[in-house]
Amino acid sequence: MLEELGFSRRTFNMRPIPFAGTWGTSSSISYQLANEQVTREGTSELEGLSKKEAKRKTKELVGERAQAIAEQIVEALQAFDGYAQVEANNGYINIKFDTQRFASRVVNTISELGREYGAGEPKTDRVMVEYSQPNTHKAFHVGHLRNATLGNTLCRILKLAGFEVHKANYIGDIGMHVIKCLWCYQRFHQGEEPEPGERGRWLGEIYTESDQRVNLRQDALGLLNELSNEDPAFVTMVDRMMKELYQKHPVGEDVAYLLGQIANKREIKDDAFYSAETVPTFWPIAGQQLHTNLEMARGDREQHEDIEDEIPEPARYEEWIRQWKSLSERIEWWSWVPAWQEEIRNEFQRWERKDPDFVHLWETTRSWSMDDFERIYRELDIDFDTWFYESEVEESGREIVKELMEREIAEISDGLPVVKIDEKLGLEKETYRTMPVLRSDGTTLYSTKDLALTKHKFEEYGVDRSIWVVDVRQGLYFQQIFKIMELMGFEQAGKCFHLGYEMVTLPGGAMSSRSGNVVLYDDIAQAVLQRARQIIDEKNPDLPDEQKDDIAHDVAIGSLKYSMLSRDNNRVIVFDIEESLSFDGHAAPYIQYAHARACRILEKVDTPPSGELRFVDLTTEEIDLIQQIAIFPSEIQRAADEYKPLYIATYVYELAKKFNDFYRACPVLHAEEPQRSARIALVSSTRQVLANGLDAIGIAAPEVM
RNA sequence: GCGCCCGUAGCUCAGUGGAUAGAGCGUUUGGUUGCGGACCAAAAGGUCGCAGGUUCGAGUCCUGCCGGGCGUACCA
Repeated sequence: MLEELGFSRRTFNMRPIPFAGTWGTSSSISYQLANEQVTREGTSELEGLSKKEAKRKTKELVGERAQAIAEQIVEALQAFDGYAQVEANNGYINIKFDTQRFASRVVNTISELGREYGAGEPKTDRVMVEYSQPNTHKAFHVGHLRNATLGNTLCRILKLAGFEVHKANYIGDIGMHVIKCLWCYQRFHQGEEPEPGERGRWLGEIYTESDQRVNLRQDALGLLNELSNEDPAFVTMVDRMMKELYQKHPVGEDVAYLLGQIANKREIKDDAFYSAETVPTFWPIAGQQLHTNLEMARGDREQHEDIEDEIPEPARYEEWIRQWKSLSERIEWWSWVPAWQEEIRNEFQRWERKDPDFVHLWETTRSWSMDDFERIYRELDIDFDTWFYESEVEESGREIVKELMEREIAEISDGLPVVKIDEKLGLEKETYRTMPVLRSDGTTLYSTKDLALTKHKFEEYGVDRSIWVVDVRQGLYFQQIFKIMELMGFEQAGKCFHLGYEMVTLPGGAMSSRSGNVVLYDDIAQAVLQRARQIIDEKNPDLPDEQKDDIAHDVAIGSLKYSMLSRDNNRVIVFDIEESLSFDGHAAPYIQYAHARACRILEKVDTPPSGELRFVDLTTEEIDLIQQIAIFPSEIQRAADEYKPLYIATYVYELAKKFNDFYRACPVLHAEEPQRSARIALVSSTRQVLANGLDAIGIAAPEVM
C-alpha cells in the first residue's frame, strides 16, 4: 500500500492510541517517512541558518509533512474494510477498531478460556529458579519475604507464560552462622528448650546473642571510631576524658594509645591494647561525655556560635547514646572475646569430624528452624519442587576444589585455595578478581558449596536455563561462580542468570539482627493480620468467624506480598510498618475489593446471559476496561521475558482501577437489554482476569471481604 | 581506585524512543431516593539531579559530572 503512494515498503509499527475512550491502534510511521522526504529534498530552506535554527526548522518541516503524509495514507486506507474509523491526527495515523466486534471477541475468549486466559504457548525451555534460601538457626525477616515473594511470583509468571519451571529452595543449614548459634546454645543456654512453635524464633535470638558476643569488640570500637570522626566535641574533650581514665586505670600505654588515636582520628584497633580492662573502664566516661555533648547540642546554640556548624544534631547524639547504652550492657564481655572466638573455631572442628553429640544437636535444632519455615511457606502459599541443603554439598564441594587444584584452575595463595579469575581469563583490568574456595583451616565456604550445587544442577537436572533469585549485593559473587564454571568447561554457565534485588531497609537504616534493627516476619504478619481482622469486623460483622479469619489472612498476606512486588527489584524498599498496616490506595486490598465487588454483582444475576452479546453504545469506561483485559496475555509474556513481576503487579492494579471507574459509571443490573447482558459478561470477564492476575502474583482473590 | 544500583510532585513510587510525564499517601473541597464508601470526583503540587551528545522526536539511549546506597580474597 505504501508503495502505491510512492514510498518504500516497510512494516507498520503499531501501538495503542494513548487517549482514554478510544480503542484502536496508531502508527507514527508518517514521521519516519516525512523525515526521509525532508532529508532527501535537500536543505535550501536551511541555508544561512545557524545549527540550532536549522534543527528547529527541520522539526517544523517534518511535523507538517508528517501530518500531510498521514492524511494521504488515511485516504488510501479508507478503501479497506474492517475498521470503524481511520483518521490522521497530529501526524499520527489512528485506526480505530469496530468496538462491537472486538469487545465481544475479547469477552468470549475469556469466557471460553477461564482460568487459562493469559497462558502462553508452551515453550520448550526448562527453567530452574532457586529462591528463598533461608538460613536455619536465624530469624526469618521481611528481607527474606521479599526474596520468597519475588522468586515465587517469577515462577508463577514463567509457568503461565508457557515455560516448564522447576522451583528450588536452598537451605543454609550449615556454615559459620550455625556453628556460632550452637556454640552459644551450649555455652550459655544448655538444656533450655522453648515451646514448639517458638523454637525457630528462639534459635534466631540465640544466634543474635552469639553474634553480639563475638563482635562486641568490633562494635564498641566501631562506635568510638565513628565518634572520633564525626563528633568534634568528643575529640576536643579527649584530654579531659583521658585524665579521668588515667585516675581509674593507670595503664599508661593504653591511655596514650586511645588519646592518640582519637585526637588524630585514626582507627582504634582492639589488638593494640595491653590490658583488657582499658576499654570497659573507659566506656562509662565516654558515655558521660556523650550526654554532656547532647546537652550542649540541645542548648542555646548562640552560646557556641564559633563551632555551631560542627556540632552534630541532637538526634545523632540520641542515636549514639542508644548504641552506647546497648553496648554498655555487654561491655564486660570484652575480655572474653578472643577466647570465645577460639571456642567457635573448635566447635567448627567438631562439626568437621562429625562429633556424634554435635551432629545430634545440629539435627535437632535444624528441625526446629525447618518446622518454622514450612509453616511460613504454608501461610504464604509458596512451595518448591526441590529442596537443596548446604550440608549435603559440603563433600562434593571439597571434591570440586580438589579438581580445581588438579586442573590448576585454583592455586594456593596466602595459605588457602583460590581462583584468580582475571588472571586465568587473561584480563588486564580487574573484573572478576579472586575467589577463595576453601578456608585456610580446610572448612568449606559458601562458594565451595555453591560451586558443587551448580555442577549438580547442570548434571542431574536437564535445565536449559538457571536463575538465582538472590540479594543484589552478591552480584560479583555470582559472576565469579559462573566464570569458574565456565573455566571448568560447563557450557551451561552461559545460561546462568542472577536475578538480583535490592535490600529491604528500615527507616532507621539497614536491617541487622545484631543491633536489633529488624522486623521479623512473624511479628509483622501478626500485626497485619490483626488489623485486617479488625477491619472485616467493622465492614462485614455478620460473617461467620471462620470466614472472617480466611479473609483476614488473604487480605493481610496479600497486602504484605504486594508491598514487596510493587517496587522494581533494583530499588531499595524502606519498610514502613505504619504503611504496611494501611490497606488504602495502591495496595492489594484495593484489587481484591474490585474482585469482591464483581463477585457481588454476578451473584445477583439470576440467569446468565445467553446468545450473542451485543456491545452497543460503549462508554469510555467500558472501552478502557475491555482494552485492559485484552492485553493481559501480552503483559504476562512481557513480564516473563524481562523477569519482572512488577509489570503484573502494576497491571492488576490498573485493571482494578478501570473496573472501579466502570462500576461507578455503568449500571449493570439495572441496565436495559441488550446492554445488561453485555455488561454482565464484561463483569464476569473482568472478574476472571482479576483472579488470574492476582493468582499470577500469588495473591488470593476472596469473593467477599 | 574499580564495579553495580538509585536520583521523576511535600512523601512513597509507576512510566515499552512517540501525542498534554502519571498513580498512591498527605493537604483542601465535594459525592449513597443506583450493583458494598476498603470506593469515587475536583483542586493544589514538576528546571524528570546537572551539562553535553545521538534522534524528526529523549524521563527513556550514549558520554561526563554532582548527590546517595551497595560490593570489592578465607561472612552468607
